[in-house]
Amino acid sequence: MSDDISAVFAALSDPTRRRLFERLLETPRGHTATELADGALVSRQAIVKHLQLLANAGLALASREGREVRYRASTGAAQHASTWLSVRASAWDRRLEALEKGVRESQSSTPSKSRGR
Amino acid sequence: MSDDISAVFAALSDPTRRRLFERLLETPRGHTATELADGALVSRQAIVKHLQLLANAGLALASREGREVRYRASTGAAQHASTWLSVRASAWDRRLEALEKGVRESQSSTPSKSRGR
DNA sequence: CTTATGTGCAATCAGTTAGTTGCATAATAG
DNA sequence: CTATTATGCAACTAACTGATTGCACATAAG
Repeated sequence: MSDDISAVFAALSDPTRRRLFERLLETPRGHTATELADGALVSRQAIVKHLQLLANAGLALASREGREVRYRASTGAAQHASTWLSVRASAWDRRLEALEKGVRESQSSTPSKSRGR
Repeated sequence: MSDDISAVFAALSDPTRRRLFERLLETPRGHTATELADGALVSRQAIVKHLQLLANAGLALASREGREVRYRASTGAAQHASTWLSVRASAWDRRLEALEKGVRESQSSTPSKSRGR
């Protein structure tokens, strides 16, 4: 799918899902939905849906072991999203710096009309 | 607001909103909703809502200038989200490395009982 | 003043989403 | 084989979301 960054952000926009993702990050071995549902506030079925959504977004991997299904974290998608964000944030910051520099220059050479509002 | 990272991820999970955010990043001067709505596929009102949502998530800032309202990008929230992601991704990667190291050690020094149960 | 333009507010609507419950199926333990 | 336990599937509901439209209000331009 071309636009899977949407899925990553959508997956992480839900606190329950973020919490699940963080729990998966704790153990390389992973967890089953039943395990995760144990002390949780929502039903196992809800957890399963969340895990599937995480897997779909590339934030988790499911693998069957006997009659269990273990979900493990997967960080490629997270790295990707992180980069997406930081690239843009830096671009903006560079742009602001360039602007400030320009303002400073025009202040020393062309002190005519300012009005940067 | 304690949990505004939800808002950031939610804001960026929509392609239209991501597009708007990127347009804001292009110009320090910012844009008005009417401007942004010009060549867009959706109505001005839809754009306004998106911009307000971005502003609410801390990804944009609105400021009134006469009868116009200009929206500019703001990257603090994006940086924050980016860090949230990369911190967790690295934690996971460190954990995997430690695991691999452990496996290697137990293979060479203690080939008896492994079983991390 | 009168007109044009940019914004704000509210109602409405279809589609999505988080969550539930009930039941069926598939491995495993006794 | 039988009982248990872990999943899977489906229907259903309430709330949220992205988008629309119509109209009111405010400010700038003629």
